Amino acid sequence: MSNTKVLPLLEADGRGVTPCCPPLTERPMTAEEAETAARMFKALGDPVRLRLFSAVASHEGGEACVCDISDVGVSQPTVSHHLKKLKEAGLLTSERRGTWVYYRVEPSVLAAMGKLLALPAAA
Amino acid sequence: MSNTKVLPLLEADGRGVTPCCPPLTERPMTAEEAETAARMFKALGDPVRLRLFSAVASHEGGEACVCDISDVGVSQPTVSHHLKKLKEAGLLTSERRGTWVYYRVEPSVLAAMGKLLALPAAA
DNA sequence: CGCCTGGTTCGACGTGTGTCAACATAGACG
DNA sequence: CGTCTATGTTGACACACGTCGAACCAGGCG
Repeated sequence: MSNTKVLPLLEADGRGVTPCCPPLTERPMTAEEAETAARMFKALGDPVRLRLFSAVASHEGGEACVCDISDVGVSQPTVSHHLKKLKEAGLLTSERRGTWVYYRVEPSVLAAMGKLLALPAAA
Repeated sequence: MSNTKVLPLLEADGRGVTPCCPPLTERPMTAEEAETAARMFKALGDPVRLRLFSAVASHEGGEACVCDISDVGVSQPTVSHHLKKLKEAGLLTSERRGTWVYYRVEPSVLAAMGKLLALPAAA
């Protein structure tokens, strides 16, 4: 099944990240840019998703089994639901290895979001 | 009235920003940290709010009159509603000067969110 | 093959959220 | 003081979203 369709939030080609939009402070975002960027923010706008994302991102090797991170206070189907949302937002990728499913962060997305919030002076 | 209660997202004391939480990649966030940080992300998780925020942030002097930024495709009450949300999230502050109301970004919040997304290697 | 464990999908339900029209408030200006 | 412009507030409504239990797929193992 591949990856449920990952949004074209940004072009991640290894190291050189091409962000979807300029920094928020550079100029007013267009409607299209805002639509794109808001998807990422919205994906992280839920406490459970944020914990799941952080758990994956901070896990050794940048990846984690669902069984390792599903202790966030909600039922297991809900965990799966949120992981799917994060995957659809392009923040995570999943891979099945035998019995377990591993989730991995997309580092380029983190970098792009960081640039979005970069201060002009602190750049 | 004053500022509708600004959330204690972080302690902004001029230059030294004390972020609410460690970088997402450092360790799994606690439920409390996630709750706090998710509020900020959620506030930016709407395209209209993101455009409004970007319009204010990119405006000269870091502040903008409502009349300057209310051209985002929704009705005026909706604009006011979103600006209120951004204010409640601690991302904007408002000030009435005569006839017009000016909104201003809270730069420390931007910095804190940037740190939240900072990559450990790219730090 | 049958079953058990790990994970996802489905269906349903309650709450939250974005939106607008209508009304209310704050200054400016005559 | 009355009125006009600029914003904010209220009430209502439709839709999206988070959550769960139950049913369903995928591998491993006896």
